[in-house]
Amino acid sequence: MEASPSRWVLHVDLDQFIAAVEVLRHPELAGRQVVVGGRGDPAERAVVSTASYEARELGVGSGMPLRTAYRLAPDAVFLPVDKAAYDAASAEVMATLRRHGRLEVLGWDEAFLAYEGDEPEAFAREVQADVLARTRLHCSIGIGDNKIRAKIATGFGKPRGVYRLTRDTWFDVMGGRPVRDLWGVGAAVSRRLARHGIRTVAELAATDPEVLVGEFGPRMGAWYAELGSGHGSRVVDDTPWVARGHSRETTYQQDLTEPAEVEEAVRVLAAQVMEDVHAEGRPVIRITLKVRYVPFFTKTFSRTLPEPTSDAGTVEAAALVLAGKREEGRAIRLLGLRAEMLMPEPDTAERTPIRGRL
DNA sequence: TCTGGGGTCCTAGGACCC
DNA sequence: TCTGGGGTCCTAGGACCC
Repeated sequence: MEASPSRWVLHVDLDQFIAAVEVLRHPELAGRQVVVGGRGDPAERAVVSTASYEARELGVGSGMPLRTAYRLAPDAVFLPVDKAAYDAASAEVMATLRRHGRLEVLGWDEAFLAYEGDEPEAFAREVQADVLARTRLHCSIGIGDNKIRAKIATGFGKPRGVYRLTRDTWFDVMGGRPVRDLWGVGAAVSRRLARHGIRTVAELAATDPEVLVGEFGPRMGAWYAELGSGHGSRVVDDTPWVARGHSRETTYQQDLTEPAEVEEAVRVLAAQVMEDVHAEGRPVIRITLKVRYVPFFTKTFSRTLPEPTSDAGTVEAAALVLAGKREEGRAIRLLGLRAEMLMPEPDTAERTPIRGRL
């Protein structure tokens, strides 16, 4: 049952979610430099998941190698990533938000909320207060007349704020900003746009869609054209997400060089992936093996299985066949295995990709 | 001191088929 | 001058997001 468009869309985004959850568990860390990442050992191969504001002041940011973070902030407290704790906190937040209206969950720490009334700011403040009261976590809220604008508005509200962005204010607020500020435009796309002389959001909006289609193809070209004007869906879709697949990957602390250790590592990954797959109860239709050679060159090998299977042995064997395609004798720093699963219904619903839904 | 992990979707090119 | 032309499946790679 397709939900209908809502009058207002709110985008709720938790402030410093991971760091905030850690501080709740360890109150003594409040106000200190905190860096969460990997197994919490800054000497290991891993990166920063989140840094507290105090650590950010020293230049520590997410995605940065832990070793670099340690160099910048030697006095920081380094904590391991604790997925289970964040899952639990996230579930609490989402349950709270759901009490206020139809909810579309986007990730651990963000969601769209539908609102039909006349006072979106007042409503947003109520939601923030309720989230804080029930979870002790702060959030920022973007108000929009569609999902795109709500999502972008949130950034202007951080931290702990509320910000409204609509058709009437879109170009005043966003027109002069770089296209990179749009959700879904990254470094590569903004470089390609720049080659057409398109640097700002207003310039993107003014571009003939045919130019964009020529550069990016029919779907993405059309999508970027809409994005420039801030057009997007107003439908907050609360149908539960069905995972397309599951994957596990590991960066090894020591490079793998021996065939036997590579094969053993593939078996371990296969077992881990199949745990997640079995929890879903749907068979695997395709697998992809990711191989990152030293120093940092990544290749993927994939294969559609002859028939859908839930048998761990079959999947492991197929993964080992893929591993056999690797360059023998080349040191490996990462292996990953992804399993795609059969989708529940034979695809009657029209496919509405994430980007198209926004 | 290099460069995580878990996802999603899109595109391109070749194979294959009618 | 020559090339059909869709459609679908498969694989590899790219891009982006949190």
